[in-house]
Amino acid sequence: MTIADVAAHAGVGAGTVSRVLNNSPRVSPTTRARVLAAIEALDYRPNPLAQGLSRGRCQTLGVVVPFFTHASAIERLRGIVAALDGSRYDLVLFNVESPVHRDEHLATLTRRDRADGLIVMSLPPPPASIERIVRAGVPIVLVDARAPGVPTVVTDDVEGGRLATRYLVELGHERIAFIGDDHDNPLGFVAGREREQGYRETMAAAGLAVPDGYVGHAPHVRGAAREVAARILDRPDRPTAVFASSDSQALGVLEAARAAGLAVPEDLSVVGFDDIEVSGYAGLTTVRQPLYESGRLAARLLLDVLEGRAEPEPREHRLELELVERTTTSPPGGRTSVAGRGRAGGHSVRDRVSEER
Amino acid sequence: MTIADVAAHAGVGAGTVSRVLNNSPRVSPTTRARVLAAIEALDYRPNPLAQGLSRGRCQTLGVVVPFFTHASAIERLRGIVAALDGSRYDLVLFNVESPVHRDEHLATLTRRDRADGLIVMSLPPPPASIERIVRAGVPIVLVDARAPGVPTVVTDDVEGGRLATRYLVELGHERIAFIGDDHDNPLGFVAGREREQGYRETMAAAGLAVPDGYVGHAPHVRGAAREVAARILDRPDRPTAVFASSDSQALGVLEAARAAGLAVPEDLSVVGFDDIEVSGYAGLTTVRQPLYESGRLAARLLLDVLEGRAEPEPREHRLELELVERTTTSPPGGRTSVAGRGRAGGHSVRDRVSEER
DNA sequence: ACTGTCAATGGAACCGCTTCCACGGTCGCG
DNA sequence: CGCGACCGTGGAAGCGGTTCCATTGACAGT
Repeated sequence: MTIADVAAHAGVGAGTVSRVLNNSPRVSPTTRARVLAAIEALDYRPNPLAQGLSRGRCQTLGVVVPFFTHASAIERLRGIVAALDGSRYDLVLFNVESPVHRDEHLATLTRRDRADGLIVMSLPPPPASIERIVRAGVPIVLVDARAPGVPTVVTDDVEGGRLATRYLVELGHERIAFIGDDHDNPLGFVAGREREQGYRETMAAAGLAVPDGYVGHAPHVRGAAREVAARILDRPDRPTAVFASSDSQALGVLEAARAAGLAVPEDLSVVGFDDIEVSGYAGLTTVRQPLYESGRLAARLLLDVLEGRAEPEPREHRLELELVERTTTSPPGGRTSVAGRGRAGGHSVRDRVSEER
Repeated sequence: MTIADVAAHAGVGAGTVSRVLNNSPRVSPTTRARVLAAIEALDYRPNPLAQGLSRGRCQTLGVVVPFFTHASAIERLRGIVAALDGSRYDLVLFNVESPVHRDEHLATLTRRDRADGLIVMSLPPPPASIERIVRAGVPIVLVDARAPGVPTVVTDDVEGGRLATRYLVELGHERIAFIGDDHDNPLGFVAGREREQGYRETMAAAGLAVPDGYVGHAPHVRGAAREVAARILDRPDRPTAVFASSDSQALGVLEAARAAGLAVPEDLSVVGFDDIEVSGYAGLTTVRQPLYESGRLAARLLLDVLEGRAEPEPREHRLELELVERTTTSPPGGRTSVAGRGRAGGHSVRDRVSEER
């Protein structure tokens, strides 16, 4: 079933069939009808490979995502899928687990023949890669990562760290610990570090001490965070609150608290970051970042460029953070009065049940 | 950067470069070295579109997944990604939200030029589609769906329904309700119906009545299940246990119970199905199906065929179900003795914390 | 020394589509 | 009525690979 078959069946040339397929105006209505009939009769579909080769693009969007296993990545991907739905672009997934992996994928994606556009998540690509991709004319959008000269969709992670910490401070906590990502993670994620910076700034501004050992680092998984948290909770000057730089880690803290026989929030308040799906069930107070929305926006930006509705603009699109207050936080010692709650509520939002997924 | 450039640079013909690229033995070591040097020097990478067109395949695996938004689909996708990692196949995602959607995608996937192999999830494809795909020589594996003549990866959903119901019966429950999917869902999922069948069989075998209205149907989302559950819990002959045909729905039941002021498990036991990630946090007793593993197995089967390690065999690969006992179940009226627990434990597994994701 | 064989290689044909170019036929206009 | 413009169309070239086929040269056998 090739274009030649259709042409023969319709008694026209191959070029004409192609013009019909591509909605060229340079075809008479009569001919167009004949060709369409032939297409219908033969159940013909153009070969996307041949189209791609000939046109120099492939109707495909590449999504480079580190740790496809992370809940936040999934949430973003959902947004991307939603945005792509109805467009004529396919979605190709590139999972990245190591720097080698990353460089390999980015290298193959340097040209228009693998993907017409790129969304890179959480991963600051090496400047050299960026430069090659941009020079090759492949539009790219970074999500949750920054690089000069390319459009990005980000949140202000430092501010997020401040938001969470300030909330705990206003609740009356003074001994506030932090658990975050390792600083020297091989793929160069910076969100954890920035959230930590916000924490440190706020603590300093409030005149609160951050003793040695109040800041723990662990890989971005629950189990590791639990162990680090267990150590912190075992200190003589046990904190009354912990801010974890991701919800996964916060859940690890909750487990550690349970294991240590601590009541949450009476003995220990816990704040997370991200607001992944689980957090609602766990009743976790957290800094919500619009994960789904970030994916959707990135995909839209890319589609706008690909479909000629916009120029690529190296803008930073900043999405807002929002503190969601649930049941893992209270003033130290537990909720004492309704008034206490109102006070801290100034910057926050009560949980609205997220519905229908 | 084309093969001709490399050929010129190495002082050989294009055919020779191609042979080097494809590890043909028909190249002298000297020439091979020169070509490799040229490839290195020019940082040449073959155009996958051209390769695909020429070879008639495209190094791509298509995954057709209904409701990418469902937790169970994600879990399976994780398994697929893991299995594909290291292979030279890219993963293209086709999200399906409606029958039209489905037929459209399946139609374009009928040929080797879009995907070399297909994994279809939870979706019984129309027999005509299957036939066309098979005839076109595109290997296909169904996950969580059956069709004659193609390999499938499934679980025994009827047995799963029995497992959950029997567990409740053995705990001493007599008024057991069921909440499942709508029977006439447009995409033709059957798992919900089969689980219901297992439920009904077991109830009948135990001589227990299933009053009208004890069986509720709702779309596969939490909110809908909550409402249906609320109605059931409002009955004068309120059940002491509910078996929900998915964890998402079970979580809806838990919400309804909370809203009705019922204590779980004292006033109401709840069992789900799937064991998605959230369930561990929610403490939900559930029938675990190996979601991740099912994706991985499907991808492996496909790769084995594509890489010539196996013949396509229309076998049904059945994965085992397992009851995971957590904290949403107890004998009616609440846990009364340790002995009571041991009795029901025969078919089940205590929760092992699922770690490190 | 001559010939048959075979390994190494260059080059053409082909994969199926898009697009450019050229050509015939209308049509409008002077 | 004649000429140029332009529309509709067929066909060829090209996209960048793979693969087949033919050619060349080395080598072995007689």
